[in-house]
Amino acid sequence: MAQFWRPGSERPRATLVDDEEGGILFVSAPPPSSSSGFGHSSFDRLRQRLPVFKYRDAILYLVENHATAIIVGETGSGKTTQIPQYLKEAGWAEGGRVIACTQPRRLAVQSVASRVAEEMGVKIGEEVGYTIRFEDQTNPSVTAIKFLTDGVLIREMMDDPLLTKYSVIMVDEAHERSLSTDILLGLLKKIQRRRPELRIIISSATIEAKSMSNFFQPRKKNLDHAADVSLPSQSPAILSVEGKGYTVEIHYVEEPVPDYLQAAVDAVLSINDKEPAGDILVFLTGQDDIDAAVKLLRDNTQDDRRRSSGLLVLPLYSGLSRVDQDLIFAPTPRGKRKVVISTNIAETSLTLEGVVYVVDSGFSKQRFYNSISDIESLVVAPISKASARQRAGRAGRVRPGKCFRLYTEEYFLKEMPAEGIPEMQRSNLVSCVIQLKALGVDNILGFDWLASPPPEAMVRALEVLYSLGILDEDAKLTSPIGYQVAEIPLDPMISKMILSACNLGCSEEIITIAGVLSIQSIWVSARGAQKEVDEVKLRFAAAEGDHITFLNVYKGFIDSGKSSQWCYKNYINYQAMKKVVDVREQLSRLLRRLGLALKSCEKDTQILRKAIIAGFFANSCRLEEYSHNGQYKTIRSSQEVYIHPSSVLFRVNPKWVVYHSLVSTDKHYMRNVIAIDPSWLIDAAPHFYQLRTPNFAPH
DNA sequence: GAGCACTGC
Repeated sequence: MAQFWRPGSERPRATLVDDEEGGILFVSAPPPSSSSGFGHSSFDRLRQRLPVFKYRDAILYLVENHATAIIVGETGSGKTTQIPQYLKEAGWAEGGRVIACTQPRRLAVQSVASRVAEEMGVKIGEEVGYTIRFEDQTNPSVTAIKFLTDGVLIREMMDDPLLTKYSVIMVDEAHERSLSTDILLGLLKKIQRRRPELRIIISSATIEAKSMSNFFQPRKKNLDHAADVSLPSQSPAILSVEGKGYTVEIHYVEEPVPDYLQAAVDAVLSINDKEPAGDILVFLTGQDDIDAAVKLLRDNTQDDRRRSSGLLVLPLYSGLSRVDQDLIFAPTPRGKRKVVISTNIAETSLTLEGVVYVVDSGFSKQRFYNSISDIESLVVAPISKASARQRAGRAGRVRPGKCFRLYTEEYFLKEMPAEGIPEMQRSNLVSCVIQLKALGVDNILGFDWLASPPPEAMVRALEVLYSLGILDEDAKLTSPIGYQVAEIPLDPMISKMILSACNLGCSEEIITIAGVLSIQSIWVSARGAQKEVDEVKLRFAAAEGDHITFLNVYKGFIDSGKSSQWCYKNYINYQAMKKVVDVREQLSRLLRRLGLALKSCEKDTQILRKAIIAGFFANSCRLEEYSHNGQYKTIRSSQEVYIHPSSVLFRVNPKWVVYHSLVSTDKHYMRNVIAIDPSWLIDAAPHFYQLRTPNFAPH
């Protein structure tokens, strides 16, 4: 089981980049090379060791003189926490103006906000505050620096389209190219034309800042027009700054590996044999791979006590219960070496301290959307260079580390794509389209995209919104339905379902269902105890299907006094149920604001199913006449589909069903299914079925 | 009788 590792030549260090367009007289020295390393310095130590004043002056110079500044900084370069403070010191938050800083994730917003508040010696929620969904820690009269998720900032634009209260908007982690980040950047570019005094800072971890810069470069004729010297330069400035992460030595395999799972296991054993103490983080693709690798490593520990008895092997993925996830953060016992086998969750969302070795399989699961079949699927695909660097960086947080890549250096250099495909180009776009419409962007196809989504996906999204009655023939939001749907922060099909329920008189129940549908799963992932889970599920099962079953679970949870013990006994995810309660509260507040009544239909499940159909009529399926294996065909496109085994209607196989979503693995499985009467489809959407399926003949 | 990378409003 010999491993032939070859240290690579890559130096993942950023360097100073001058603006090729000219115009920047900037020569600030970045922090000293990190090989001298000073891990998690306190702010004071940082201030002592880094030429902070130069960094600060450079940032302020750029922000004074350029409408847009792009800051490329490695982990620990202080861009996230320092820049907002520099701006405040320089007076950008005076006169009631606010500095906004966005992050893609809620947890990051909270932790960055509290770090900055601590450094400034102020209480969170006053001068420094944050806003995320379900939680607003700001005080409008005193908050000067506000951290928020980019999704929340887009929502704020619905009340204040030009974001007038902000003087500077800093968009962090822009290299991740999430759906919201891309939408936000497109909208900010529009705002900037109306508000030349607004400053935008885009912060990114990768050097590929050129495309961002080109995006914010005004067209030639606008450039001539804006020759006014009192205005900042319209040409974006780029600044690159080094971080304080430790060097990570990169090793590659000599030959491509036939089986990355086995190769990862071998790599862990080899590190354990040859390398000094330090925890190991392994990146694999999903739950299956991870459970298999954990088992292989634990078996090995039993077979060969001498060799790997010091290994503490732990899986990590989002489906684990909170208790199991927290095991990862417990300190490693003396004499043990922790090995965490993880999905991409450890690449950005969770940070493990104490990791010195990273094993990178070179793959991850990625979502792709096929606009022709309207199906999203998860596919194991090669990661990008940017991801590979991010993964390697996880080994250099406490001291110099090593990253073992299970692919060749030649592959890395010549074949691996520099960046991943932006989410915008591999997603269903209904939510995105309706958000832009609500913000007055009428010509969606002509919108100034950072990366244009495929036109077919766009057309498909417009079709879906039209069929739901959210857009009219001119692709304008309908009143009141379209505007109301845009106000509800959920998938438009769910929002339409809620609005119909308000008319049908079952909104109390439907917002519970909406809450459950908008989270991943209310059941815990317990493969070892599958039989028990199924038995418990039967106690809640409703003949009408999964959505009604959710109501029974929710009732049980409320009757138990929202007890975590009750959840544990019933194999229900307590965190998920708490989130359902949060979503439900948000929705009931929103409906009241929209002047819509909350009303219960008591036990009338027919009314409930009609409300569901009002949103999901496009997802209707009919059981194949002579099917012995539960095969259905979708009415819209005759796609072959099956009821997912986790559904309460699995093997019940009612003749007509409507599903919430499809999951595509070896087959297309319908998740969350209800039994319906086909005549309800015609009542709910006569236009849709006449138009799209002329042969449709219910009986 | 089988599966769920990860966010977010």
